[in-house]
Amino acid sequence: MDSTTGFRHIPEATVSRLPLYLRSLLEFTEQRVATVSSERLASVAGVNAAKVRKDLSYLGSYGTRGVGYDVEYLVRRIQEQLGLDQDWRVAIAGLGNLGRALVNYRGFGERRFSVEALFDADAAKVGTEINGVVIQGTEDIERTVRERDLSIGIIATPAGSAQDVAERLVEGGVTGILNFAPAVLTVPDHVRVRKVDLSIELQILAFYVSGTVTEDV
Amino acid sequence: MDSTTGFRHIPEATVSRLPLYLRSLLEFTEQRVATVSSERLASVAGVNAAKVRKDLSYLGSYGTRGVGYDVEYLVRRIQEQLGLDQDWRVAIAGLGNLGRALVNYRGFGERRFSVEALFDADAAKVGTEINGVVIQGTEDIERTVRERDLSIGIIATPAGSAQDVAERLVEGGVTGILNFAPAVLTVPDHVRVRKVDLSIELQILAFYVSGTVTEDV
DNA sequence: CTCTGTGAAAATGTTCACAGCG
DNA sequence: CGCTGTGAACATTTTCACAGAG
Repeated sequence: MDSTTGFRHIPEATVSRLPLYLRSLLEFTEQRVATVSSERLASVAGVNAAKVRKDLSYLGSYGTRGVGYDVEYLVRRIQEQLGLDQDWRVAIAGLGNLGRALVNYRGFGERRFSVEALFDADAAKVGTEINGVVIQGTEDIERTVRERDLSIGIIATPAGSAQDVAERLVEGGVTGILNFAPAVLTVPDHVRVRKVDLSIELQILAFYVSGTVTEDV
Repeated sequence: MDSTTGFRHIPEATVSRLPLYLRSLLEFTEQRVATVSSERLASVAGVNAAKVRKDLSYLGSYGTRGVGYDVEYLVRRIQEQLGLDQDWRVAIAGLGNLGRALVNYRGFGERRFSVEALFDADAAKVGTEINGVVIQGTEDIERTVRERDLSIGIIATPAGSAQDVAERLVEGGVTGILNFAPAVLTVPDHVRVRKVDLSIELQILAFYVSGTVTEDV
Protein backbone atom coordinates (compact mmCIF):
# COMPACT_ATOMS: atom_id res chain seq x y z
CA MET A 1 0.00 0.00 0.00
CA ASP A 2 2.55 2.62 0.89
CA SER A 3 5.27 1.11 -1.29
CA THR A 4 8.43 3.20 -0.84
CA THR A 5 9.90 3.54 2.62
CA GLY A 6 9.09 1.88 5.80
CA PHE A 7 5.58 1.90 7.14
CA ARG A 8 3.15 -0.93 7.25
CA HIS A 9 3.41 -2.28 10.72
CA ILE A 10 5.76 -5.18 10.60
CA PRO A 11 5.25 -7.64 13.47
CA GLU A 12 8.21 -8.10 15.80
CA ALA A 13 8.44 -11.77 15.03
CA THR A 14 8.77 -10.95 11.36
CA VAL A 15 11.39 -8.29 11.94
CA SER A 16 13.51 -10.75 13.83
CA ARG A 17 13.45 -13.12 10.88
CA LEU A 18 14.25 -10.59 8.18
CA PRO A 19 18.01 -10.67 8.83
CA LEU A 20 17.85 -14.43 8.48
CA TYR A 21 16.14 -14.19 5.11
CA LEU A 22 18.63 -11.55 4.11
CA ARG A 23 21.56 -13.80 4.91
CA SER A 24 19.99 -16.66 3.00
CA LEU A 25 19.28 -14.45 0.02
CA LEU A 26 22.86 -13.23 -0.04
CA GLU A 27 23.97 -16.85 -0.27
CA PHE A 28 21.72 -17.25 -3.29
CA THR A 29 23.23 -14.14 -4.80
CA GLU A 30 26.72 -15.61 -4.47
CA GLN A 31 25.51 -18.75 -6.20
CA ARG A 32 24.11 -16.62 -8.98
CA VAL A 33 20.59 -17.77 -8.26
CA ALA A 34 18.26 -15.13 -9.67
CA THR A 35 14.94 -16.34 -8.34
CA VAL A 36 13.77 -18.31 -5.29
CA SER A 37 10.48 -19.79 -4.24
CA SER A 38 9.25 -19.38 -0.68
CA GLU A 39 9.88 -23.09 -0.30
CA ARG A 40 13.53 -22.84 -1.22
CA LEU A 41 14.18 -19.73 0.83
CA ALA A 42 12.41 -21.31 3.76
CA SER A 43 14.53 -24.42 3.69
CA VAL A 44 17.77 -22.43 3.67
CA ALA A 45 16.55 -20.10 6.41
CA GLY A 46 15.30 -22.98 8.51
CA VAL A 47 11.65 -21.98 8.71
CA ASN A 48 8.55 -23.02 6.80
CA ALA A 49 7.29 -21.68 3.53
CA ALA A 50 4.03 -20.24 4.82
CA LYS A 51 5.95 -18.15 7.29
CA VAL A 52 8.25 -16.83 4.60
CA ARG A 53 5.34 -15.80 2.42
CA LYS A 54 3.47 -14.19 5.27
CA ASP A 55 6.58 -12.37 6.47
CA LEU A 56 7.47 -11.11 3.03
CA SER A 57 3.93 -10.01 2.42
CA TYR A 58 4.38 -7.41 5.15
CA LEU A 59 7.04 -5.75 3.03
CA GLY A 60 4.69 -5.63 0.07
CA SER A 61 3.87 -8.01 -2.73
CA TYR A 62 7.21 -8.48 -4.34
CA GLY A 63 6.91 -12.04 -5.54
CA THR A 64 5.75 -13.33 -8.87
CA ARG A 65 3.11 -16.02 -8.81
CA GLY A 66 4.17 -19.20 -10.46
CA VAL A 67 7.81 -18.10 -10.25
CA GLY A 68 8.96 -16.87 -6.87
CA TYR A 69 10.95 -13.89 -5.64
CA ASP A 70 13.67 -12.00 -7.47
CA VAL A 71 16.68 -12.46 -5.20
CA GLU A 72 18.44 -9.20 -5.89
CA TYR A 73 15.30 -7.13 -5.64
CA LEU A 74 14.24 -8.77 -2.40
CA VAL A 75 17.70 -8.25 -0.91
CA ARG A 76 17.38 -4.54 -1.55
CA ARG A 77 13.89 -4.38 -0.09
CA ILE A 78 14.90 -6.12 3.10
CA GLN A 79 18.07 -4.08 3.49
CA GLU A 80 15.98 -0.99 3.07
CA GLN A 81 13.52 -2.14 5.70
CA LEU A 82 16.24 -2.99 8.17
CA GLY A 83 17.91 0.34 7.61
CA LEU A 84 20.96 -1.32 6.14
CA ASP A 85 21.05 1.14 3.28
CA GLN A 86 22.82 3.49 5.65
CA ASP A 87 25.95 3.20 7.76
CA TRP A 88 25.71 2.55 11.46
CA ARG A 89 28.33 4.01 13.72
CA VAL A 90 28.67 2.02 16.90
CA ALA A 91 30.46 2.29 20.22
CA ILE A 92 31.62 -0.65 22.26
CA ALA A 93 31.96 -0.33 26.01
CA GLY A 94 33.83 -2.96 27.99
CA LEU A 95 36.91 -4.52 26.45
CA GLY A 96 37.31 -7.75 28.29
CA ASN A 97 37.48 -10.95 26.29
CA LEU A 98 34.04 -10.56 24.83
CA GLY A 99 34.41 -6.87 24.01
CA ARG A 100 37.69 -7.55 22.22
CA ALA A 101 36.09 -10.38 20.29
CA LEU A 102 33.30 -8.04 19.23
CA VAL A 103 35.73 -5.40 18.00
CA ASN A 104 37.28 -7.96 15.74
CA TYR A 105 34.04 -9.59 14.71
CA ARG A 106 33.90 -9.72 10.95
CA GLY A 107 30.13 -9.94 10.82
CA PHE A 108 29.81 -6.33 11.86
CA GLY A 109 31.99 -4.69 9.27
CA GLU A 110 30.62 -6.92 6.55
CA ARG A 111 27.27 -5.27 7.03
CA ARG A 112 27.09 -1.55 7.41
CA PHE A 113 28.25 -1.36 11.02
CA SER A 114 31.50 0.32 11.93
CA VAL A 115 33.08 0.54 15.34
CA GLU A 116 33.90 4.19 15.92
CA ALA A 117 34.69 4.32 19.63
CA LEU A 118 35.80 2.07 22.45
CA PHE A 119 35.42 2.59 26.18
CA ASP A 120 36.67 0.84 29.26
CA ALA A 121 36.78 1.73 32.94
CA ASP A 122 40.21 0.18 33.40
CA ALA A 123 42.82 2.95 33.35
CA ALA A 124 45.45 0.46 32.21
CA LYS A 125 43.52 -0.09 28.98
CA VAL A 126 42.70 3.54 28.31
CA GLY A 127 44.98 4.95 25.66
CA THR A 128 45.75 1.60 24.09
CA GLU A 129 44.44 0.71 20.66
CA ILE A 130 42.46 -2.12 19.22
CA ASN A 131 42.07 -2.33 15.48
CA GLY A 132 43.19 1.26 15.16
CA VAL A 133 40.62 2.64 17.60
CA VAL A 134 41.86 4.17 20.85
CA ILE A 135 40.21 3.09 24.08
CA GLN A 136 38.82 5.94 26.14
CA GLY A 137 37.67 6.11 29.73
CA THR A 138 33.98 5.71 30.46
CA GLU A 139 33.78 9.32 31.58
CA ASP A 140 34.29 10.28 27.93
CA ILE A 141 31.30 8.34 26.67
CA GLU A 142 28.76 11.17 26.54
CA ARG A 143 31.06 13.60 24.77
CA THR A 144 32.54 11.15 22.29
CA VAL A 145 29.23 9.56 21.38
CA ARG A 146 27.83 13.00 20.68
CA GLU A 147 30.88 14.25 18.78
CA ARG A 148 31.13 11.20 16.59
CA ASP A 149 27.39 10.94 16.15
CA LEU A 150 27.14 7.31 17.18
CA SER A 151 23.70 5.77 17.18
CA ILE A 152 24.22 2.29 18.58
CA GLY A 153 26.08 1.21 21.69
CA ILE A 154 27.24 -2.27 22.55
CA ILE A 155 27.69 -3.01 26.23
CA ALA A 156 30.11 -5.78 27.13
CA THR A 157 31.00 -4.60 30.61
CA PRO A 158 30.51 -6.47 33.88
CA ALA A 159 26.93 -6.38 35.17
CA GLY A 160 27.75 -3.80 37.80
CA SER A 161 28.79 -1.10 35.34
CA ALA A 162 26.19 -1.76 32.68
CA GLN A 163 23.51 0.63 33.88
CA ASP A 164 25.96 3.49 34.32
CA VAL A 165 27.42 2.93 30.88
CA ALA A 166 23.95 2.69 29.38
CA GLU A 167 23.00 6.04 30.86
CA ARG A 168 26.10 7.67 29.47
CA LEU A 169 25.49 6.20 26.04
CA VAL A 170 21.91 7.43 26.08
CA GLU A 171 23.01 10.83 27.31
CA GLY A 172 25.39 10.96 24.36
CA GLY A 173 22.53 10.31 21.98
CA VAL A 174 22.55 6.60 21.29
CA THR A 175 19.08 5.21 20.50
CA GLY A 176 19.87 1.53 20.33
CA ILE A 177 21.78 -0.66 22.75
CA LEU A 178 22.93 -4.23 22.38
CA ASN A 179 23.52 -5.48 25.89
CA PHE A 180 25.79 -8.43 26.60
CA ALA A 181 26.05 -7.70 30.31
CA PRO A 182 23.95 -9.95 32.53
CA ALA A 183 21.90 -7.06 33.85
CA VAL A 184 18.52 -5.51 33.15
CA LEU A 185 18.90 -1.99 31.80
CA THR A 186 16.52 0.86 32.45
CA VAL A 187 16.47 3.35 29.63
CA PRO A 188 14.10 6.02 28.31
CA ASP A 189 11.29 4.91 26.01
CA HIS A 190 12.90 6.19 22.86
CA VAL A 191 15.88 3.90 23.34
CA ARG A 192 15.70 0.33 22.15
CA VAL A 193 17.58 -2.38 24.01
CA ARG A 194 18.27 -5.89 22.88
CA LYS A 195 20.01 -8.28 25.16
CA VAL A 196 22.20 -11.26 24.51
CA ASP A 197 23.00 -13.27 27.58
CA LEU A 198 25.25 -16.24 27.06
CA SER A 199 24.68 -17.87 30.39
CA ILE A 200 20.93 -17.50 30.08
CA GLU A 201 21.04 -19.24 26.72
CA LEU A 202 22.99 -22.11 28.21
CA GLN A 203 20.52 -22.43 31.05
CA ILE A 204 17.59 -22.55 28.65
CA LEU A 205 19.41 -25.24 26.74
CA ALA A 206 20.02 -27.14 29.97
CA PHE A 207 16.30 -27.16 30.63
CA TYR A 208 15.50 -28.82 27.36
CA VAL A 209 18.44 -31.19 27.46
CA SER A 210 17.60 -32.30 30.98
CA GLY A 211 14.04 -33.05 29.99
CA THR A 212 16.20 -35.95 28.86
CA VAL A 213 15.52 -38.33 26.02
CA THR A 214 13.31 -35.58 24.74
CA GLU A 215 10.13 -34.42 26.25
CA ASP A 216 9.45 -33.33 22.68
CA VAL A 217 7.85 -29.91 22.39
CA MET B 1 0.06 -31.33 40.84
CA ASP B 2 3.00 -33.59 40.34
CA SER B 3 5.18 -31.64 42.77
CA THR B 4 8.61 -33.26 42.73
CA THR B 5 10.51 -33.36 39.49
CA GLY B 6 9.87 -31.85 36.17
CA PHE B 7 6.61 -32.45 34.41
CA ARG B 8 3.83 -30.00 34.01
CA HIS B 9 4.28 -28.57 30.57
CA ILE B 10 6.10 -25.31 30.99
CA PRO B 11 5.56 -22.95 28.04
CA GLU B 12 8.68 -22.03 26.08
CA ALA B 13 8.21 -18.36 26.80
CA THR B 14 8.23 -19.13 30.49
CA VAL B 15 11.30 -21.34 30.29
CA SER B 16 13.23 -18.57 28.62
CA ARG B 17 12.43 -16.26 31.51
CA LEU B 18 13.28 -18.64 34.33
CA PRO B 19 17.03 -17.96 34.17
CA LEU B 20 16.25 -14.28 34.44
CA TYR B 21 14.20 -14.80 37.57
CA LEU B 22 16.91 -17.02 38.91
CA ARG B 23 19.54 -14.35 38.45
CA SER B 24 17.31 -11.78 40.11
CA LEU B 25 16.59 -14.08 43.01
CA LEU B 26 20.28 -14.74 43.53
CA GLU B 27 20.76 -10.99 43.85
CA PHE B 28 18.11 -10.96 46.55
CA THR B 29 19.89 -13.80 48.28
CA GLU B 30 23.10 -11.80 48.37
CA GLN B 31 21.24 -8.90 49.90
CA ARG B 32 19.83 -11.25 52.50
CA VAL B 33 16.29 -10.65 51.33
CA ALA B 34 14.22 -13.62 52.45
CA THR B 35 10.95 -12.92 50.70
CA VAL B 36 9.91 -11.15 47.51
CA SER B 37 6.61 -10.16 46.03
CA SER B 38 5.91 -10.77 42.35
CA GLU B 39 6.00 -7.00 41.98
CA ARG B 40 9.49 -6.67 43.36
CA LEU B 41 10.87 -9.64 41.48
CA ALA B 42 9.26 -8.35 38.32
CA SER B 43 10.86 -4.96 38.60
CA VAL B 44 14.33 -6.42 39.07
CA ALA B 45 13.85 -8.90 36.25
CA GLY B 46 12.45 -6.24 33.95
CA VAL B 47 9.05 -7.79 33.30
CA ASN B 48 5.61 -7.24 34.78
CA ALA B 49 4.17 -8.78 37.88
CA ALA B 50 1.35 -10.69 36.22
CA LYS B 51 3.87 -12.46 34.04
CA VAL B 52 5.99 -13.42 37.02
CA ARG B 53 3.02 -14.89 38.84
CA LYS B 54 1.80 -16.76 35.79
CA ASP B 55 5.27 -18.09 35.05
CA LEU B 56 5.91 -19.20 38.59
CA SER B 57 2.52 -20.83 38.77
CA TYR B 58 3.70 -23.33 36.16
CA LEU B 59 6.29 -24.56 38.63
CA GLY B 60 3.65 -25.05 41.28
CA SER B 61 2.10 -22.82 43.88
CA TYR B 62 5.11 -21.86 45.90
CA GLY B 63 4.09 -18.37 47.00
CA THR B 64 2.34 -17.28 50.13
CA ARG B 65 -0.64 -14.98 49.67
CA GLY B 66 -0.28 -11.67 51.36
CA VAL B 67 3.47 -12.25 51.65
CA GLY B 68 5.22 -13.30 48.46
CA TYR B 69 7.77 -15.93 47.59
CA ASP B 70 10.49 -17.39 49.76
CA VAL B 71 13.66 -16.48 47.89
CA GLU B 72 15.79 -19.44 48.84
CA TYR B 73 13.08 -21.98 48.23
CA LEU B 74 12.20 -20.50 44.86
CA VAL B 75 15.86 -20.46 43.82
CA ARG B 76 16.04 -24.18 44.46
CA ARG B 77 12.83 -24.86 42.60
CA ILE B 78 13.96 -22.97 39.52
CA GLN B 79 17.43 -24.49 39.56
CA GLU B 80 15.82 -27.87 39.77
CA GLN B 81 13.55 -27.11 36.84
CA LEU B 82 16.39 -25.82 34.71
CA GLY B 83 18.49 -28.85 35.48
CA LEU B 84 21.05 -26.74 37.32
CA ASP B 85 21.18 -29.17 40.18
CA GLN B 86 23.57 -31.19 38.06
CA ASP B 87 26.85 -30.37 36.35
CA TRP B 88 26.96 -29.74 32.64
CA ARG B 89 30.05 -30.74 30.73
CA VAL B 90 30.45 -28.71 27.58
CA ALA B 91 32.66 -28.67 24.52
CA ILE B 92 33.57 -25.55 22.60
CA ALA B 93 34.42 -25.78 18.92
CA GLY B 94 36.06 -22.88 17.15
CA LEU B 95 38.65 -20.87 19.04
CA GLY B 96 38.77 -17.58 17.23
CA ASN B 97 38.19 -14.41 19.21
CA LEU B 98 34.69 -15.35 20.24
CA GLY B 99 35.55 -18.94 21.14
CA ARG B 100 38.42 -17.79 23.31
CA ALA B 101 36.19 -15.26 25.00
CA LEU B 102 33.70 -18.02 25.73
CA VAL B 103 36.34 -20.26 27.27
CA ASN B 104 37.20 -17.48 29.68
CA TYR B 105 33.62 -16.43 30.30
CA ARG B 106 33.00 -16.36 34.02
CA GLY B 107 29.25 -16.70 33.67
CA PHE B 108 29.64 -20.33 32.66
CA GLY B 109 31.70 -21.63 35.52
CA GLU B 110 29.64 -19.67 38.03
CA ARG B 111 26.69 -21.82 37.11
CA ARG B 112 27.19 -25.50 36.77
CA PHE B 113 28.79 -25.49 33.34
CA SER B 114 32.36 -26.63 32.85
CA VAL B 115 34.35 -26.55 29.66
CA GLU B 116 35.82 -30.02 29.22
CA ALA B 117 37.05 -30.00 25.63
CA LEU B 118 38.12 -27.56 22.94
CA PHE B 119 38.29 -28.11 19.21
CA ASP B 120 39.63 -26.16 16.28
CA ALA B 121 40.31 -26.99 12.66
CA ASP B 122 43.49 -24.92 12.59
CA ALA B 123 46.49 -27.22 12.98
CA ALA B 124 48.51 -24.36 14.43
CA LYS B 125 46.14 -24.14 17.37
CA VAL B 126 45.83 -27.86 17.98
CA GLY B 127 47.96 -28.92 20.91
CA THR B 128 48.00 -25.50 22.52
CA GLU B 129 46.15 -24.86 25.75
CA ILE B 130 43.57 -22.39 26.94
CA ASN B 131 42.70 -22.30 30.61
CA GLY B 132 44.34 -25.65 31.06
CA VAL B 133 42.35 -27.40 28.36
CA VAL B 134 44.19 -28.69 25.29
CA ILE B 135 42.81 -27.85 21.88
CA GLN B 136 42.15 -30.87 19.69
CA GLY B 137 41.50 -31.19 15.99
CA THR B 138 37.90 -31.38 14.81
CA GLU B 139 38.42 -34.98 13.72
CA ASP B 140 38.63 -35.86 17.41
CA ILE B 141 35.23 -34.44 18.27
CA GLU B 142 33.17 -37.63 18.12
CA ARG B 143 35.59 -39.67 20.19
CA THR B 144 36.36 -37.06 22.81
CA VAL B 145 32.76 -36.03 23.29
CA ARG B 146 31.83 -39.64 23.85
CA GLU B 147 34.80 -40.42 26.11
CA ARG B 148 34.29 -37.39 28.30
CA ASP B 149 30.54 -37.73 28.27
CA LEU B 150 29.85 -34.17 27.18
CA SER B 151 26.22 -33.20 26.75
CA ILE B 152 26.34 -29.68 25.38
CA GLY B 153 28.37 -28.27 22.52
CA ILE B 154 29.07 -24.65 21.76
CA ILE B 155 29.83 -23.82 18.16
CA ALA B 156 31.87 -20.69 17.52
CA THR B 157 33.36 -21.69 14.19
CA PRO B 158 32.98 -19.89 10.87
CA ALA B 159 29.65 -20.52 9.16
CA GLY B 160 31.19 -22.92 6.68
CA SER B 161 32.32 -25.45 9.27
CA ALA B 162 29.35 -25.22 11.59
CA GLN B 163 27.26 -28.01 10.09
CA ASP B 164 30.17 -30.42 9.98
CA VAL B 165 31.09 -29.68 13.58
CA ALA B 166 27.46 -30.00 14.64
CA GLU B 167 27.24 -33.45 13.08
CA ARG B 168 30.37 -34.58 14.86
CA LEU B 169 29.12 -33.25 18.18
CA VAL B 170 25.81 -35.04 17.71
CA GLU B 171 27.58 -38.20 16.65
CA GLY B 172 29.58 -37.98 19.87
CA GLY B 173 26.37 -37.81 21.89
CA VAL B 174 25.73 -34.15 22.55
CA THR B 175 22.01 -33.34 22.87
CA GLY B 176 22.17 -29.58 23.11
CA ILE B 177 23.99 -27.09 20.91
CA LEU B 178 24.50 -23.40 21.38
CA ASN B 179 25.32 -22.03 17.96
CA PHE B 180 27.16 -18.77 17.49
CA ALA B 181 27.98 -19.42 13.86
CA PRO B 182 25.84 -17.51 11.37
CA ALA B 183 24.46 -20.67 9.85
CA VAL B 184 21.29 -22.72 10.14
CA LEU B 185 22.06 -26.15 11.54
CA THR B 186 20.27 -29.33 10.63
CA VAL B 187 20.26 -31.84 13.48
CA PRO B 188 18.20 -34.87 14.53
CA ASP B 189 14.99 -34.23 16.45
CA HIS B 190 16.39 -35.27 19.79
CA VAL B 191 19.02 -32.51 19.66
CA ARG B 192 18.12 -29.04 20.77
CA VAL B 193 19.75 -26.05 19.12
CA ARG B 194 19.73 -22.48 20.31
CA LYS B 195 21.34 -19.84 18.22
CA VAL B 196 22.94 -16.56 19.11
CA ASP B 197 23.78 -14.42 16.15
CA LEU B 198 25.48 -11.16 16.92
CA SER B 199 25.08 -9.61 13.53
CA ILE B 200 21.41 -10.55 13.37
CA GLU B 201 20.83 -8.85 16.70
CA LEU B 202 22.47 -5.70 15.43
CA GLN B 203 20.35 -5.75 12.31
CA ILE B 204 17.18 -6.10 14.32
CA LEU B 205 18.30 -3.18 16.43
CA ALA B 206 18.99 -1.18 13.27
CA PHE B 207 15.42 -1.73 12.16
CA TYR B 208 13.97 -0.26 15.31
CA VAL B 209 16.49 2.53 15.54
CA SER B 210 15.94 3.55 11.94
CA GLY B 211 12.20 3.76 12.50
CA THR B 212 13.78 6.93 13.83
CA VAL B 213 12.42 9.15 16.55
CA THR B 214 10.52 6.11 17.56
CA GLU B 215 7.76 4.48 15.70
CA ASP B 216 6.82 3.23 19.16
CA VAL B 217 5.70 -0.39 19.19
C1' DC C 1 -5.99 -6.00 53.97
C1' DT C 2 -2.11 -7.73 50.91
C1' DC C 3 -0.49 -10.39 47.46
C1' DT C 4 -0.91 -14.96 45.09
C1' DG C 5 -3.03 -17.95 41.72
C1' DT C 6 -5.80 -18.27 37.87
C1' DG C 7 -9.75 -18.17 34.72
C1' DA C 8 -11.05 -15.31 30.92
C1' DA C 9 -10.13 -11.67 27.51
C1' DA C 10 -7.01 -9.62 24.37
C1' DA C 11 -3.06 -9.60 21.57
C1' DT C 12 0.34 -11.77 18.93
C1' DG C 13 2.12 -15.36 16.22
C1' DT C 14 1.74 -19.63 13.25
C1' DT C 15 -0.29 -22.70 10.11
C1' DC C 16 -3.75 -24.02 6.80
C1' DA C 17 -5.84 -23.98 2.57
C1' DC C 18 -7.08 -22.06 -1.52
C1' DA C 19 -8.39 -18.25 -4.84
C1' DG C 20 -6.39 -16.38 -8.44
C1' DC C 21 -2.25 -14.09 -10.90
C1' DG C 22 1.24 -14.80 -14.25
C1' DC D 1 -0.25 -25.18 -14.07
C1' DG D 2 2.97 -23.45 -10.01
C1' DC D 3 3.53 -20.49 -6.62
C1' DT D 4 2.25 -16.17 -4.27
C1' DG D 5 -0.68 -13.65 -1.20
C1' DT D 6 -3.96 -13.82 2.29
C1' DG D 7 -8.24 -14.58 4.88
C1' DA D 8 -9.53 -17.64 8.44
C1' DA D 9 -8.49 -21.29 11.88
C1' DC D 10 -5.57 -22.47 15.38
C1' DA D 11 -1.96 -21.88 18.94
C1' DT D 12 0.68 -19.42 22.08
C1' DT D 13 1.57 -15.56 24.94
C1' DT D 14 0.34 -11.57 27.47
C1' DT D 15 -2.56 -8.94 30.20
C1' DC D 16 -6.55 -8.14 33.06
C1' DA D 17 -9.16 -8.52 37.02
C1' DC D 18 -10.57 -10.59 40.99
C1' DA D 19 -11.69 -14.49 44.28
C1' DG D 20 -9.86 -16.03 48.15
C1' DA D 21 -5.76 -17.73 51.09
C1' DG D 22 -2.89 -16.20 54.81
